[in-house]
Amino acid sequence: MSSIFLKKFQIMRGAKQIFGFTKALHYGMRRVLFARMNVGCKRYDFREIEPFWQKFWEEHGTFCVRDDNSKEKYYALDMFPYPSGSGLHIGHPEGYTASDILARHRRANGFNVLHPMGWDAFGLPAEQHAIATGIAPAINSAQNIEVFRKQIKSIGFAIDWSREINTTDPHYYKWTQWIFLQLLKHGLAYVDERPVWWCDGLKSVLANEEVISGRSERGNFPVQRRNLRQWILRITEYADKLLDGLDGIDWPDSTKRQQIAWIGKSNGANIRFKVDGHDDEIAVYTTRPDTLFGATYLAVAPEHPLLEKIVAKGFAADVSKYIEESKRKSDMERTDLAKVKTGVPTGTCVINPANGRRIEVWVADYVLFGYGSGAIMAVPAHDERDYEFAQRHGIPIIRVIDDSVGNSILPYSGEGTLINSGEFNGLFSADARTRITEMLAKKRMGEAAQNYRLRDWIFSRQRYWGEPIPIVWVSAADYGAAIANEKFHMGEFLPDVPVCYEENGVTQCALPLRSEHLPLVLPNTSNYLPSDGGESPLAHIASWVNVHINVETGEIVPSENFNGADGHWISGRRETNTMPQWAGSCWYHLRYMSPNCETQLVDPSSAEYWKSPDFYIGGAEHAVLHLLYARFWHRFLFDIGAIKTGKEPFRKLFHQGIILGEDGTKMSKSRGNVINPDEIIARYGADALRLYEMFLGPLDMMKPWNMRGIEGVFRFLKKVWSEFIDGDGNCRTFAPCPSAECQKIANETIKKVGDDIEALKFNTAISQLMICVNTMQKAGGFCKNFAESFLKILAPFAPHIAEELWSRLGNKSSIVDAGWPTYDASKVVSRSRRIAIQVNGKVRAECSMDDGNMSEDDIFKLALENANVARHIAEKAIIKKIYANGKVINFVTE
RNA sequence: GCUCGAGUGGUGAAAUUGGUAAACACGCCAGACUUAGGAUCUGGUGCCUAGCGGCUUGAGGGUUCGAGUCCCUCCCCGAGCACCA
Repeated sequence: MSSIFLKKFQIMRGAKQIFGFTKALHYGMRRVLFARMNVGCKRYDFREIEPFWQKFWEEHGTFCVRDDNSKEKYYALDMFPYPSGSGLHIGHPEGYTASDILARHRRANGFNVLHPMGWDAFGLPAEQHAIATGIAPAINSAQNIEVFRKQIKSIGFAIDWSREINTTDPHYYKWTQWIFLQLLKHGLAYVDERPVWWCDGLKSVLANEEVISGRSERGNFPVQRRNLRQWILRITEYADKLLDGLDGIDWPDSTKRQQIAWIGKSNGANIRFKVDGHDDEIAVYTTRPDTLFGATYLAVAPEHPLLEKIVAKGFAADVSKYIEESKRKSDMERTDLAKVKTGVPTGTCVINPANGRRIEVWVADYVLFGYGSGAIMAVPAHDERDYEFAQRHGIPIIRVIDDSVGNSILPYSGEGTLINSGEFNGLFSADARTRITEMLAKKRMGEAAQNYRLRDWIFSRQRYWGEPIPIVWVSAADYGAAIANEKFHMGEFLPDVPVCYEENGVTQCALPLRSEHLPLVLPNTSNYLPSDGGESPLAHIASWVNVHINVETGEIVPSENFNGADGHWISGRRETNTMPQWAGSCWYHLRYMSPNCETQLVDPSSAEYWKSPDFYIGGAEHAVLHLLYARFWHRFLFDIGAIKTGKEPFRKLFHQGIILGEDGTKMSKSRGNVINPDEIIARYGADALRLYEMFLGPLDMMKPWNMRGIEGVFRFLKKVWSEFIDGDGNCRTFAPCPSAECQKIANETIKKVGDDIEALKFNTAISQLMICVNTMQKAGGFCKNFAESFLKILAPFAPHIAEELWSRLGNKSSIVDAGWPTYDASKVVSRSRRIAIQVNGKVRAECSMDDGNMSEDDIFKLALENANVARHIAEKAIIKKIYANGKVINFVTE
């Protein structure tokens, strides 16, 4: 290090100390004497600028928003994060920045903007962490939230932090529990002991949706079937409403398609086949009643309840062996498409109601018990699976549909003209479906029917870290006596039909808590492991589980403290299952509107004002589950009148694309390609991070991170800085008189940036900002009028630098309240236009035409004067001349 | 297997939806300034060709005066569904 350098370095350090001192002085005296208006740094020192303005916004409540009927509202919602222990991921700010740009743009355009943030903090990882470390999930979760909040705040979003919500806060989950009780009251919640996915690795039950090809979605552990009592929500009741609601909403097509596929509505018929020699009938569901005459066997799932009863004597052994084998198979084995289709005959026949023909009943595990009636009519000629099975087992194949081109290859699963179908011969498939269904209805052997792939939602989890389900189980005898009591006080959420289950020969009935019992707070424990029976860790807490209830007063006391004995008191056990993580995220969009309302889940006047989010952004991984469940609850709340403003919660939805690592693969710790937002902010600042994430490419595309790319936007910010601030740290003075060229680029930029923001094309908006600065720089700097306008349109993208420069220009209030500049459309059009001249479709020259005053002939004449054009036309005759308005002319020769 | 979405320079990507392909940025090359800088500024940069010129949007066809954009057939990548009768 040279001595001169050393000296400078020392001086700089000294200056910094003095500055630090004066800074402290400023802070100390702010309230009394004056507020420091801006950072005032010489160079683009984002490390000073960004915290300063973040503090400014916080202290001035810049983004706190109130219901204000004098202004139009705009509600921008992010999918709230699960605050994981690894901190904010670089993907989080992508969506948040997008919604923030929209929020700030709308605000500048006079909207009253709500842009909130919160935490989806219940969930498995905190519980796993607790099992591993013994640290309570509540503590761990609070710490993670602390980190997330700090990280998100460091990016400078226009978030109203006074509305922050947390799904694990009893004030919040009080209403999650309340919604559950409403579902119960309206007959949409029930319990059932049924096979569910049990994951030994997670020690928990998983929903169908959380199991991916035989393994848990989270953790990738193997799963198996197990019978457990579960709470189940009747989402199937809403299948049609959920389907219909997709019509009017602005969502990505792929997401709508996924939901439609998930609901999986099909039209067809239920057909009953009489069992030969029995009184029983086997019902099947088919979408192709037109192929009924081609049914050559009937196949039932191994779980089918009639199987045991109808199997013929000599076949019973093979059938029960087959049933045992399929029980042992994992679902993965059973649903493996590559495997051969197995099955055994039952020796029993059924009668085809169409033609009276006897066809054999088989048991085959390619028939799923969970769909339709667990039995199918098999038409090998017109179904690939049945064809494969029939070929393998030597079952006859009868063709009943001719396709239009006379193709004879089977199986043919398309439509066509009926043959071998008696009176229905000659009909086309669609007609035949109607007619055959009518015929069956007349014979009372079937009727038209719809089916759905959607199953009811298994809503309980055998976990600690979730919302407690506010139910007490009491014996049927106590329940019956209690509701017969004239003074019965527990009826607030009582369903018309009691929810019951059998346990050790005793019927238990669900007694819902009352509103005043909510929130039912999650009790503390130190044992987070489930019981051996697969019950939740809550089952260990006897003092919490066992209660006595006074059915006349609603008073509930722990049984260990109960010493009375009069007849109004009954004993019960609290439900120990908790709700799944989806519960809290089903309605949070409503809570932000009035986060502190104690008396209702959302204050009606706030709900009336904010209605529903105008923009909702989050990952495509939630295309089905969260977005379907949230729609279900929202619809339900609408139906019971709890909310009055719209059936659909999210009218405009967008999915941001995943940001990949620099190597083009998904970021992961194991690959070592994780980018930490904190490090980016430390090195380039939050504005550069925001700008870069938006500049990377189209918002909805998957795109790789590139460390060098961020240098580019950082350079841009420095360039902007030096256009406003000279080498001494003083604000430049701007020339008042702009050239036509400057006016053009200024107006173009205002127009394009505004348009691109609304179209979510942030990458091209930023590119326009860059073009604009480059042009201004070459023209000798910003002109006076446009300098301020430029900062206003930069502000949504890079709010900190925009505030600092805005203040340095002498403005006294935040740029957030400075509005959005207007543009002069007439200035955007340039006086002379350049037109491409093509010969036979290839560009050969370019000419410029002044104004719009030239006639077509003049333009052609001008074009032909061009030497290169003339050369390419040569002696050939021009057979056609094309003039595309103001863009291109084309001479066609031959 | 089915259903979508995509494929454009060395790289991330633009392209007013049928009208001058490659804007903007990265990288690279050359230069200026610089006794220092996590610098900055200027010019160049699709490919082939010494040049004239020719060729270029995964491949091949087609429609059109004109195709990255529309149609057909493939190839490859990504996502979702996956025996749903």
